[in-house]
Amino acid sequence: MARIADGPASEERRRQILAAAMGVFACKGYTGATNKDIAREAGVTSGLIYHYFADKRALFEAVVAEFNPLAGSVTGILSAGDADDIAPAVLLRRLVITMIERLEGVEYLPTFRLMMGEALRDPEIADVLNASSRRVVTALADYLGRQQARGALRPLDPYLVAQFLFGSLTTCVMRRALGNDPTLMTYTGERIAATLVEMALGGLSPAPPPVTLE
Amino acid sequence: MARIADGPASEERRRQILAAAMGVFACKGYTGATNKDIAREAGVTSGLIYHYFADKRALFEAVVAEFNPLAGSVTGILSAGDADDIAPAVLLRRLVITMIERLEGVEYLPTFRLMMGEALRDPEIADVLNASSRRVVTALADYLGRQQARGALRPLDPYLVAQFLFGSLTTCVMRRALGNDPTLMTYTGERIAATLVEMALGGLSPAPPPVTLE
Amino acid sequence: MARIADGPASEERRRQILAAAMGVFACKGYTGATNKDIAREAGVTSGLIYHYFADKRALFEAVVAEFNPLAGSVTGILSAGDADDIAPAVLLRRLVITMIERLEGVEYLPTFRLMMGEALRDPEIADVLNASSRRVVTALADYLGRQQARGALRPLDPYLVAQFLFGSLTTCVMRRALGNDPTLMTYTGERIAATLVEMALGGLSPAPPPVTLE
Amino acid sequence: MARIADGPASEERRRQILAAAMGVFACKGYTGATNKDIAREAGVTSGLIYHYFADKRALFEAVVAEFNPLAGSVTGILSAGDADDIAPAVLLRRLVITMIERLEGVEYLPTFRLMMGEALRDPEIADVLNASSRRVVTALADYLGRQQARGALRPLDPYLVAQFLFGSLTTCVMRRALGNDPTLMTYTGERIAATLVEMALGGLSPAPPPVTLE
DNA sequence: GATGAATGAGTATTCATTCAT
DNA sequence: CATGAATGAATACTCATTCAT
Repeated sequence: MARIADGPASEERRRQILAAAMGVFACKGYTGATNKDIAREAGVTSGLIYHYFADKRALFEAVVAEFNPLAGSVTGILSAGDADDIAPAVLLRRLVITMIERLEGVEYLPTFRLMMGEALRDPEIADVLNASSRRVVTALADYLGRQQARGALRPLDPYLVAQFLFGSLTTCVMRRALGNDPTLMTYTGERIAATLVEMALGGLSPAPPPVTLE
Repeated sequence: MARIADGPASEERRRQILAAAMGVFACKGYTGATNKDIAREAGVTSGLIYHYFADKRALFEAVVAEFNPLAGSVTGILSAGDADDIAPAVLLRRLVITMIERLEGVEYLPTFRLMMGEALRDPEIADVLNASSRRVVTALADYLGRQQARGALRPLDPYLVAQFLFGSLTTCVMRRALGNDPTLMTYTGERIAATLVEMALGGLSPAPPPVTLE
Repeated sequence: MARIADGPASEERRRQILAAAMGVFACKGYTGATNKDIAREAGVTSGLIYHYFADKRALFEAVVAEFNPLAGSVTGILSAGDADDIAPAVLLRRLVITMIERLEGVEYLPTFRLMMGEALRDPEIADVLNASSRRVVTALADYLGRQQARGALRPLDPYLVAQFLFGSLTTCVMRRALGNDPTLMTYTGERIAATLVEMALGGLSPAPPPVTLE
Repeated sequence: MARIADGPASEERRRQILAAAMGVFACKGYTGATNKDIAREAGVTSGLIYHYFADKRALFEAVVAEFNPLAGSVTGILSAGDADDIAPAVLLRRLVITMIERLEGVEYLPTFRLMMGEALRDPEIADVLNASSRRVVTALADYLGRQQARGALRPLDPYLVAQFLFGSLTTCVMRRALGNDPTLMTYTGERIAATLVEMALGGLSPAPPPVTLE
């Protein structure tokens, strides 16, 4: 038998498989997911996968490429027309809250986790994920640089600072996601954002004593 | 035939296998490593592994339990008798540099990577790794709390701040380890440490203008 | 969509596929050649093959039936009007050289090899190839028989002798084609022909001593 | 479960698999034979094959290496102490009959056929088979050379002549094996041998007319 | 304790063939 | 005629695990 009857157009079929693959990979991991699982989930036969993707790896890479939770929102905030005119304290807070929401969103977290895991063992996946991180870090660094130029921030290396902010967040989210740090689970996203921004902007050092005029 | 001659004592044999396993797991990952690989590396036969470990997973968990790169050094610095009397700027810098050195050391990086990867898919591994992270974060938080108490630091939530510092570093190290961010590769460990400490202590906001007495 | 424009007539299309199949089969062998390969080579889709041939095997058999490198030339030489009047030494040499040239021609060798290989495992293919060999052997045997009748050759069983000549050559060519006998590679086709004809006609035994009249 | 109970020694097990493989390969060809077939025939599980052989190819090559029907007998006849003192007519006939018997022996023919088939598509197999042929051709050529030296044969290129004799026979046998040439099937091995030797020694040309003294 | 032969379930991948369009 | 999406059966190979010796 050829096709069931009234199959969807080719491109749609591809996306069907892709979506199923994303789900199964996220649940079972790359190695754990079998082609049969994915085919069943997509409602096709396992052979058909090879009509659209060269092999399991290629399918996975297509899933990775498809996935970019931060791209739109984060860079969107930073490249909005008026971004530079908003006070860093306000904009950074908005940014951090957005990132936490995205990363901890139920639709992204499992996939994010999956990809981190694969990136750690496959350089090609690492490249894709890294490129994604890099876009975010770079966009943030550019913003920081512009604010430094106008004197709104101290001139610390913007790329490193952006990397620190990004890292603070993602590690925090990952450790929450792994769900094993009871202390970390007690905080709300808002609270995390507030503290991070305050630390980042004001530093940990005590404010200089108020100047008292004699 | 049984053993070749007079093998080492039981406990020593166990450690032999453990050491071989750590190496092979680090190189090939958990799934990629076969029991035969490990046995060959350890100079024993694959059957013997089951004499000392229930199964492959148990062997891996024993490897994970064995491993703790930060524990000694980091908590050592923080719990040294005079730690609280050293200026935070000095002590934090020392701490950060130590962490970078440990994490990026050739003997830890592959294993660290391996465990991160496994933790992302196996909660039990995540627990072990998390406990390890937690010890570091908590030790740091305690230190920060004590410094705040004596007025040497601003009273921001010490646990979150500790988590941010830890996350800034580990993410930074991981992205360097994956070796795909050219920008990040241009920095030395010293430079990263200096910037992180300066940001953390002084914040990004410009210093208030020096008070000029009329 | 159906065809791109106005394809060639049906018969021509069939030959297109046949020609492509011959090339692909020769390169990759019967099992190694996929229908997709053949379709691509022919510039059609794999489905269309089944419009012209029942299945892969039928396609292959059509290729085999098409192929007959010796038929024309060899039987041509033997059945030429004046063949019987030419001295066997001359005619045989001409024949042998022609056969070597044909068999070793770049356009036949790979296909010849392919068919030999298939014939060895499929009796149906063997039949086709055998019929082809048989035509050559029989034509040669007939010629030998006629020469014997007129006293130009000794009365050895013509069919067996024809078979020996044919076998000497084909094995020799095959072993050269497989390219692994360095000694055999040093001979030219001419040399091989000369030696074969000389052996066949004069035999290996030393000539009887010249008759000396006292 | 481990082994059934009282398995044979390791080397014996290897030969068990080898023997089963030879049978199955001979029946079904290389591609047609599945590992499961072979395992079943050998009375082991398919996994065990990989304990003894790297893969299917390696198993096949081991079968090929094992197999050498002509080696012992043919070279034995030619290198016997008194071989050079026996009249060529006698020795060649003995040789040819032996070869036919071996090649057409029910235990060799299917395997021989199999290997010819594989050699035609795999150069590595061709090498092995060719080396085997070469040993026979060379041994024969050496013998012919020695007979020429002592004046018992005409000085035709011995290697080519040996190749012709070898080729005459193998092609003849193959065509008989393929079983499709009714004419060829009517001859006995003896008859074939007699004709080949007579042609080879005496040639096809008519004997010079008996010398009639005045 | 130690060996390594033996197991067998499990998986990615291929490809001839079909058929709705 | 022609397409190419869809099928699904078939197969080589892997490897954690067991256990008789």
